[in-house]
Amino acid sequence: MSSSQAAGHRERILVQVTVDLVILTVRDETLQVLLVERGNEPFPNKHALPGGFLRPAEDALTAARRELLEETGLERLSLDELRTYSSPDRDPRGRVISIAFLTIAPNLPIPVAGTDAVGARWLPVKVALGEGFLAFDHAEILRDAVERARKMLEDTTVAVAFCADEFTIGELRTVYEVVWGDVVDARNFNRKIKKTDGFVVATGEFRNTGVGRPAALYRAGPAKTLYPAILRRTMGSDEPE
Amino acid sequence: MSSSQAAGHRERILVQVTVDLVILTVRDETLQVLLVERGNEPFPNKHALPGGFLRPAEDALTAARRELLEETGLERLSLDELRTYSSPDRDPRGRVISIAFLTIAPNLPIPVAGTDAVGARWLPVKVALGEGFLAFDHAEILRDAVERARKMLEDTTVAVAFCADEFTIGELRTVYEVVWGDVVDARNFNRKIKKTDGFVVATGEFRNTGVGRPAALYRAGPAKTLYPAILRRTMGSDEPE
DNA sequence: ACAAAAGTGTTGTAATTACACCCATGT
DNA sequence: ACATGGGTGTAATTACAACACTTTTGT
Repeated sequence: MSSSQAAGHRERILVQVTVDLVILTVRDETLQVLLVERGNEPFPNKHALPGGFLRPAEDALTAARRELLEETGLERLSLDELRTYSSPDRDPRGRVISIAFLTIAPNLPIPVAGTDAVGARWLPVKVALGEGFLAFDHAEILRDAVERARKMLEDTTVAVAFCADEFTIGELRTVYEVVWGDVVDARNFNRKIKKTDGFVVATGEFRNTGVGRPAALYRAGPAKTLYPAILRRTMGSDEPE
Repeated sequence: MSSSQAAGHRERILVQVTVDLVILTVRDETLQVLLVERGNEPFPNKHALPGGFLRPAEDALTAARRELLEETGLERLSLDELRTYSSPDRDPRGRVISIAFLTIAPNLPIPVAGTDAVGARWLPVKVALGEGFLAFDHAEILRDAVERARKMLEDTTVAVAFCADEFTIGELRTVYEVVWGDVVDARNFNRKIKKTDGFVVATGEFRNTGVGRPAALYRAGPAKTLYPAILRRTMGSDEPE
């Protein structure tokens, strides 16, 4: 409401509001995104980000949490607001603005039984960003989400959210490599992670990967931000691995 | 729209959409924000962020640019989307969600003649954040905006947007000190700025401040991001100077 | 023995800090 | 002369990249 009410009643418009979720994970050394296949108009047979309408009593974050639960069966996953997409013609059925959220998920077996996500599937981001693959402006949203995720790896500990409950430093490094689309020196990475207070905590266990020396297992530590940050060298790098 | 349409038509709601602008500047060594005084219900006699309703053909950024022009008479100022505030009870008149933007402005003489901003005035952020001073959830928006501005000073060159067309390194340093609420070593700051490629370009002119050695004048350079970043040491610092 | 992955040591370089010191101006 | 703000020099510290080298497993 604020000011400028003078502009006139007739200028005010009513819009519908959706939340859209970009749920990213790393599977098969690839950055993947959870997508649903559309049956109805508009954009039948195209894929779309999971999402839905805001309900009367909800704020956007609450709606996003509900959708996430419906789609993945998981609570407690991070939800970061990306931004709001409000182009007047982004939805052919009328004025609909969408508040987009980013969720980082571990490598889950999706679809999860007992959720809405029967039609949901993981697809590589590279595929999803193919020309004309996604409905609405979801390609733009996905691009923004990936960019945000890359940035977040630099100065937060979200990378652990891509991993299972227990993980090795090597798996964590793979996350960085896949999301950044760039190789990271394993030796320096190792030290860096362990030196950063509260990033990971050792379980004392080891995992035998089948080949090579067994790796120590870790859990996510209490730290949420990284200081100093882990900066990628190639700032211009595009295209995840 | 996306998926989950199954949830049912009756759950969909129509909302009004506003954009709200957090326009920050540094005046009198203080971080200040442009506010309008409300006449109408709700919240008469409280202050509010400038803003207004989204119009039919506009996306949020376009509406924000229009409002900014109306309020300050200035184009070409930066506009960063902060986030969208969507609490169901944030506006007593009904369901209104607001997309908030952050603008960094030089020390302007406001109100500008020929704009809507007759009732607009600069007020210190510290005052604006006083208990019960701002209408709606604008205190929360302002807090988020200040936090964003602080972060942006660390890894972008936006600090120059606080300065007039020509400025001294000392003035630029004052921006950092005021926004961060912390002192910055003038000697190291000097070098850092000049070493960072494209941050500032010397005009060759000097300004006689009345006391002390005249300072070289600079203009904003082409660089938008800072690498390496300028990190504040006291991460926990609150309350701008 | 060898490949493979985990992990340690070490060296050179870049960046930051803290502070001594000089410069140019007004009073 | 001296206060004031602008600016340079420099040494100690920290962080990082690169890479040689060791460890522990499976085949």
